[in-house]
Formats: sequence, C-alpha cells, structure tokens
Amino acid sequence: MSAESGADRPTPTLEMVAALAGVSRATVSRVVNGAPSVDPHLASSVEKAVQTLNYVPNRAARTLASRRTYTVTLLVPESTSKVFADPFFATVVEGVARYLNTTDYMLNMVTSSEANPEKTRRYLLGGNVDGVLVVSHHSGDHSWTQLNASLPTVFAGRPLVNAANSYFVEVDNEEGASAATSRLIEGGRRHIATIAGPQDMPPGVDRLQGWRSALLDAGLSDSLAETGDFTVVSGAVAMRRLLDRGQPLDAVFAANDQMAAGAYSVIKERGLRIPEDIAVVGFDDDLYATSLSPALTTIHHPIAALGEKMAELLVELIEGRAAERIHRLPTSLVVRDSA
Amino acid sequence: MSAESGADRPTPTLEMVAALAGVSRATVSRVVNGAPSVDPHLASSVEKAVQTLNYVPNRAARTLASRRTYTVTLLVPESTSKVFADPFFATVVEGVARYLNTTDYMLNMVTSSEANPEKTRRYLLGGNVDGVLVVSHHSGDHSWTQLNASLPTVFAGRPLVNAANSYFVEVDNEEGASAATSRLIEGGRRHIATIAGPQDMPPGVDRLQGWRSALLDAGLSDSLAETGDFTVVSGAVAMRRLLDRGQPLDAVFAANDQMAAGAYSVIKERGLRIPEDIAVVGFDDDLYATSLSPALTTIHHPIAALGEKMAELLVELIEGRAAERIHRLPTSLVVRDSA
DNA sequence: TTGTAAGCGTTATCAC
DNA sequence: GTGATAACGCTTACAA
Repeated sequence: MSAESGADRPTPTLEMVAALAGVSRATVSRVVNGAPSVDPHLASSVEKAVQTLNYVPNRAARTLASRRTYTVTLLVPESTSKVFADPFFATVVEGVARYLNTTDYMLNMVTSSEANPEKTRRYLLGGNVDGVLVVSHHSGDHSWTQLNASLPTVFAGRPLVNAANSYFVEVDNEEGASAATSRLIEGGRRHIATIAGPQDMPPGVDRLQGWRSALLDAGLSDSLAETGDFTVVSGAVAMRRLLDRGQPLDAVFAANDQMAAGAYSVIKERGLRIPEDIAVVGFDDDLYATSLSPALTTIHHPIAALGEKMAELLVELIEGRAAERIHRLPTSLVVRDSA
Repeated sequence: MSAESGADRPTPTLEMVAALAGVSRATVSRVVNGAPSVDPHLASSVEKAVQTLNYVPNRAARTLASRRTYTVTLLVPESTSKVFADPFFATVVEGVARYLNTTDYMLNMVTSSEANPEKTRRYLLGGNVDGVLVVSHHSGDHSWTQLNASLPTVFAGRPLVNAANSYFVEVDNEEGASAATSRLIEGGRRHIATIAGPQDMPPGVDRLQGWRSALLDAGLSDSLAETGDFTVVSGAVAMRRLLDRGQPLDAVFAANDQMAAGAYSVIKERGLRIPEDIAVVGFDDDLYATSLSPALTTIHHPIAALGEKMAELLVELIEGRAAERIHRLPTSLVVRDSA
C-alpha cells in the first residue's frame, strides 16, 4: 500500500537528474549541495527534476568522492550494559539524535568493545566517521581523551584529563549548587550541610564549590560537609555522619538526587521532619525527585539539551566553523516541597 | 602517545597492498574477502602486506562497488524520549550491539523523526542500509510492517499485523505464563486469578492463554481474570476488582511485574499477607521484582538475548542464508519469596 | 556561471 | 587461479 508499490525502477542517479534537467552532472551536484552560485533558472529546473525523480544522493559515492562520511559516532563506554540502562545516557542520546535529525549527519553507535578497543580505534581513525561523541556519565574518566588530536571529538562533561585541549559541554554545576544553597539561605536556614559527590570527578568538585561559595558569600560556615559517591546508600551514610556530629543542622544540599534520597531515609528514621526540621535540596531532577515524599526541591539538569549541544558543537567542528571549546549549560531551580 | 604518533602517511589502499605483495588488486580483494580459491602462497604474502601496512578496507568504496553497506539500522519508534528511557529498549539494544560486534556490520540508529517519517523511509529504502531492526516494546503495533517487502527486517516481538510475512523473535509468553501458573498450582493453590495484559497486543493475549491452559490442564477454573494495561495502577485496580468478587482467591498471576506491584499494594491494604494468604507471580523479572517486598517470584524475560537473536537473524537474512521466520526464546522461572 | 573530465578505493566481469 | 579493466555514483579542479 506504500508509495513504492510496483516500483522496481532503478534508483535515480545524479546523471539521470542531469539528463532530465538538461544540464551537466556538475551543475546538479552544485544545486544539490547548495553551491554558492548557480543560475537560479537552471537551479529550479534541476530541483524540479530532483522532485519528479525522487532523487536521493548516494551516500557511499558521495563519501568516496568527497572524503566526508556524514556520519558521527556515539562512542559507548566499556560497560555497555550499565551505561545503556542509565537514564542519563539515554537522555543524552535523545538530545543528540534530535539535533542530528536536523542535519545530514547520521548517528552510529559503537560500543568500544571490551573485546578489542583497538578495533574501535581503527574504525574511528580509519576515515569512517567525521567526528565522535563521547558520553560517560558523571565521571570525566575516559581513555579517549586523546582522540581529539586526530578527529573532531566532543565530550559530555569536562574530561578529567586533557580538559584544556578538549571540546566539551557541561552543565554549570557550580552555579547550580550555588543556587540550591541560596534557596536554603533565603529560606532562613543558617546551618547548611552538604553531601558532596566524589572529589575525583568534576561534578563532585564543582557542586561542592558552589555550595561553599554561596555559604561564604552569606557569611555562613562551610564546615558541615561529608562526601558520598552519588549512590543512595552513600547519601544515607553521609547524612548519618552529619547528624552524629551533634552540631546544629537545619538544611542539607545533596550533590545529587539519589544521595538526597538516602538522606531522606536517615532524617525520617531519626524522627525529624522535612522540611520543618531539615530542608533538603538535591541536584539532577531525576526520577527520584518526584517519587520522594515530600517531593524534592532540586536543580534541574538539562540533559537532553546537553546532548543537543554536543551534537551541534561537533557539527561545527567538523565543518570547520569556529567554536568555543567549552559550553556550559544553565541549570534551574525546581521548587517542590522539601525546601 | 598513541600508535599513530608522527603518522601523517596516507591511509593504505588496496592498491598499495597489491604493490607491496606483488600481485594484482583483484587478488588482494579476494584475499581480504576470503574468496574460495587463491593460491595459499600468494594469500599469505598478501596477508603479510596487509599487516605491515595496517590496511583497512574503505567502507565507502566497498559499498559503492558492491552495493552492500554493511550497516544495519535500528529503527527507534516515534516517541523517542520515552522509548529510549525504557529499560526494555535499552537492553534489547545492548544485545543487538553485542552480536553485531562479532560481525562486520555497523549499527546505526535512526529515530523515525516525528518531523518527517518520509525522510526515514527514503533513507531506509534508498540503499543506505542492508537491513532494519524494529523495536517496539510490548505492543506489536508499528507502522513499519510493510518494510520487509523491500528490505530485510526483523521485529522485536510478534507484529500485530502482517505477522505471517514478518521475521521476528519473541519471548515464549505462553509457555512462561503457563510455568508461572504451574508454580502456583504446585504450591497447593487452587483459586488462581490472573491480571492479564491488554488483549490487543500479543504478549497480553499469549500470557492470558498460558495461564488458562495451565489451569485447565490441572482441572481448575479459569474464571478469575481481570485485565490491566501493564501499568502499576491498572494492576491495583484489577486486584481490587478481583478481591471484590468475594470468591475464594489464594493466588494471582500478573502478566507483568508492574501490575504485580499494583496488586501488592491492594493485597497489603486489605490486610492480607503475601504469600501466606495470596501468592503472587509476575512476568518480566524487571527492576520491580527485586525491589518489592516480599521479593517477587517471576518469569525471567531474556531481553538482551532477544536483541542478540534479532541481530543474528537479520544478518542471516541479509546474507541470504535460510532462516526461520519465527524465533521463540525460552523463559525461566525465578523463584523468590512471593510464591 | 557551466561543462569536461579525472579521480575516490573497491568489487566484479571477463579473458587468459 | 590471476590479472586487466570496467563499473559504482558522486565531487571537484580546471577549462571554457
């Protein structure tokens, strides 16, 4: 029932279009690729021919001739299984796909096969792709930081090493953490703790710094800090330690929602109320945020936007346009019931 | 620090290999493609040349000449955002990638852009890919069932329409449901209800059928059935209706774990105990299964294996090998605490 | 501005 | 079994 019923006619080629339009193949090529100067008259007749023939350029031929592949690879880190089920990853990919859909580029995924990363490396460096997108959750720790020397590469999040030479887009973690903390201060809290993320990854460091600077700006103490590893249980452990210090504490900024969830359980288990006794603000605005009770006030992490921006940056790089090495996406405070 | 330091030398071509090995390009091509008959002596010398030059065939050229792309597309259904965050989808992809990594095929994703599905169609039918993989969660409802007429296509799950002409791999839903029910019967239960899935999608139908046949084989009644839509709340609603019938009921088979979760809440709310008063078995073995309390006994749904099998089937189709239209993957009972 | 023609790196069809 | 040689469909100097 589709449009191609009874269609065994051969795929139209550039040559056929040229013939139909009565021009040379070169001209058709120019029109198709939006070349700067072609007689508008001829151009339109070519376009008509393209329409009626339903012509679509052959990628392989184009690639072979131009040495451009119009393909960008999404490099999926080693531990495929986990990474893929990670909503962060999924959302980034969604953003990437969304942007790429507005361009001529195709997305292809290569999971850097545990088997042989060398195969992946060869594929990438073997002229099969125009650029690479590297996604690796919170951790900036990936072994592909040297890629950008040979191929346009964009990272999700500031790479731990070689950041100075890398193109990447990250969320403005420091600003977000600062906004979260300010919310607490404005709410009248004066003894504001934090459950920080790992200090060996950028988001962990930056969010701690944001909390600290907001506090210092307000003339408050930054002594109430414990570190977790972004998991729910680590959040609970940290909260417990915080409470066991026996110091006044009326609010806590958790560096991500999962740790906030852990903090929730401990706070409740001690018979304290949220937000009356202790106000809580998280970071990420992930699934946990709304499923917690009371609903968590948190910092929205624009993940899909991050993916879109990464793709946009990469295309700019590929096409040789000037581009900023660093893109920092703004976060926003989502006020719910915990602070 | 990588292997390509100081490497500005051009990518080796088939021609260079031929020169180095002292044979014709045709021979090199034969060796590289594992052609049936080439003098083993020459072959090895070619292989040596390939090694030393670190030759890798150029995909575009190969595609142009052979009219094979060595690329398979994973078609992501309309609602990208949701689908992608769905662990089912993620896991299928993982399996697909795993299999493809053992072959020469590349995976490329195209999200059938809401914008213009026509673009997608043209891409697929325009000779850019060798085959397509269509994934659409439980529902067999996708508008791409006609694709297989023009391109090797494999579906995840039995398509609702045109199933007779489609290649697909599905989990053996009926057998699984039957096993779940048998578990209940063997546990001494005699009044076994079911919370069935939607009857307009294959898994819903098949799982209901499995429950029914197990019951009938045991000489038990199949009157205790209510239908949900695979969501947690629909499970709760169905359970409530079941209980409100006022008939004896000592066990329930939920067609998926989410509905089982819904049933749990109602059972507890009525002051009944699991499994003492009512035993429960689910289906899918997803995240809910272990997070419920008591842990849910359920049917394991081999999702990654499904992805692997899909990819394998597709490659067989592409390479013209004989292949079964239908592949049914076995499920397994995972015994935990609810039955 | 437009056309001519030379590739791009393989595979495939032939003779040898 | 092996080697010329013609495609494959498009881009891109270079000429006109």
